[in-house]
Amino acid sequence: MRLTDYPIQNLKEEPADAEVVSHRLMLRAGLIRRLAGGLYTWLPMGLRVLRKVERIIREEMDRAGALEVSMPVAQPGELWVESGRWDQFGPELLRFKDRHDRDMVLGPTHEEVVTDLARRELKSYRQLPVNFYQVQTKFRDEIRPRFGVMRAREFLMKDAYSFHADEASLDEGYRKMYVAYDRIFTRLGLRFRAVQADPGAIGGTGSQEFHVLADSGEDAIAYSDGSDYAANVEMAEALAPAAPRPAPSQAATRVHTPRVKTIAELAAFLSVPVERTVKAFVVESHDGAPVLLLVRGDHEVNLVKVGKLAGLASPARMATPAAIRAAFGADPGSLGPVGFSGRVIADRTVAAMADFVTGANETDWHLTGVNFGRDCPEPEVADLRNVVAGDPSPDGHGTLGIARGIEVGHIFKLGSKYSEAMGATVLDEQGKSIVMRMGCYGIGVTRVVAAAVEQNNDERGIVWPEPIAPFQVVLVPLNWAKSARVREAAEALYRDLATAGVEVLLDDRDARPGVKFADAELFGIPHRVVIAERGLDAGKLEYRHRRAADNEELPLEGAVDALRARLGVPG
RNA sequence: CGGGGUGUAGCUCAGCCUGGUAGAGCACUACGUUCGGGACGUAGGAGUCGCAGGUUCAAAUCCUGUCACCCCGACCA
Repeated sequence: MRLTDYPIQNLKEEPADAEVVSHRLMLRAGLIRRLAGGLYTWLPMGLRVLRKVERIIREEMDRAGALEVSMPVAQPGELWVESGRWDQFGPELLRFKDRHDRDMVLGPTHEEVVTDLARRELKSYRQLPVNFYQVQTKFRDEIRPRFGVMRAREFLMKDAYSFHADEASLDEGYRKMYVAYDRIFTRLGLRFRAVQADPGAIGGTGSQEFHVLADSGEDAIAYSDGSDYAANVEMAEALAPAAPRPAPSQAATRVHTPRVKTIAELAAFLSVPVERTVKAFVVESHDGAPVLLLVRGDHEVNLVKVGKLAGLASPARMATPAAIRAAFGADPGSLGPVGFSGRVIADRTVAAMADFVTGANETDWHLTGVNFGRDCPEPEVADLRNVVAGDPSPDGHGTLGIARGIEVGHIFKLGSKYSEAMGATVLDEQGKSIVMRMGCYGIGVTRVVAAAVEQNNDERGIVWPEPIAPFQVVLVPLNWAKSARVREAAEALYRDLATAGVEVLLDDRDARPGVKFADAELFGIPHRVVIAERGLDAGKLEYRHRRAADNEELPLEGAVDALRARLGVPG
């Protein structure tokens, strides 16, 4: 492509309302434009990237034996009533009525449609297993679409659904998808990690997320340095400390702590390490009664874990300040287990603490030297907290580190949730009707593009991984307008590279060198060739990889072959 | 949904408090100079000041309503 044929302007100035680097760079480089909140147009340069991602995904899905289909975006509401999700799904599900006043939805996902397809088409165990996939537009009416195409309302998703006669076949289908995903993200040139995940509301028996590693990622991932254990922090188990609880050595003492708000302030005020403090949270049980949760001052409560505890509201609900005052007679900030008669659950770490500091259940007062079994009853013990770096790995091998990631893929064993509700059955060898097992497997295709930028950029712009760069090579002729020699050399190289099947972008604008260099770097094209009179005199071109700091000389003679040899070589 | 903020040229913003001819930089058009890291000069095109009411001789500016967008929202328990 010639840049003079490309009408899209890139932006020198930062768009005012773009928060994250990928959004800013995608706008600046002219990959996307916003239509309305969470709705984006993909411009030619951006679409080239998107199509490359799609192609790699399709190739690997096909290789794994999945069958591509295309299901409608608009779906009848009655299918959602049948699966039970008409009521379960919140306002994220965009609903509307057609001209006959029938309920319709814009599909946020396609379990209902594909299960309907399966129950009509699949009648025998001999047709199984099968995996249907599509690359298709999804609509989710997010409360707060953010970060450009990272969390848009309309987005492109690869979704796949497998159907099986039994659990063993589901396991096998799931494993195949794991392998396919591993290949996909490897081929995309991204640094990623597969992690154990919370199956959450979708239910089922197993689930793993694929995260692109980036410091700006919204999710935290715990991984072991001594094994291949990796899990979303929501899921990673915090083991009980190895050392037993020490014997009490201090008497419980009331301390006035006025204007002390944070745990850090409390520790400083009392001159104790934060590891000696215990903070208290109040959640609601099934019947709305307050339940006191205790975690160490420097730890964070994990509400996903809390929501799974027996007897507690699920998902977890924090008690209101009014309810807290009624139950404890103190404001949040001065709560503790001493004198509280309700249910108390301590984190495993807290259960092994002695002589700790905690709230006195009187506003602006704390207690020091508190011990379980002496000052208050022994609490229930559970894993309540997020793991932190340095915790032992739950599989017993190594210690955990924490990384940040962007979730770009998720694979689930669904089991029979949808097939049961919608009556998707086949006949087995005995001619008996059995409910099919299902798996589902998603990749956020548009999000992959944003995540790739988020992971690969520098102060000058995007640094595309080679497999998904919009162009492989950019030609930067200097003094294009005046120098016939430069034009001829650039045109020849452009033609020869294109003939050789290289995706090449020619900057044939009458622009100053600085402008061309800056744009080439903003666009993030991996390989750059400068054509200038200076070098032509010596029969040379200048080559530079986007990740490299310095130029290399490239003989004009045989330049096409020399360049082709470099394509695909990581920088 | 609650709280905060912003809507003025394609983009980034000033002007609003204190009402009186709608501005700057970038981008765009033409011409000239310039040409290896986001040039410069001259001339130009481009905005119903989000929208609707109201106050006023006069509204981008004050008032009311409305829409859109952005940010924050229970780790201080």
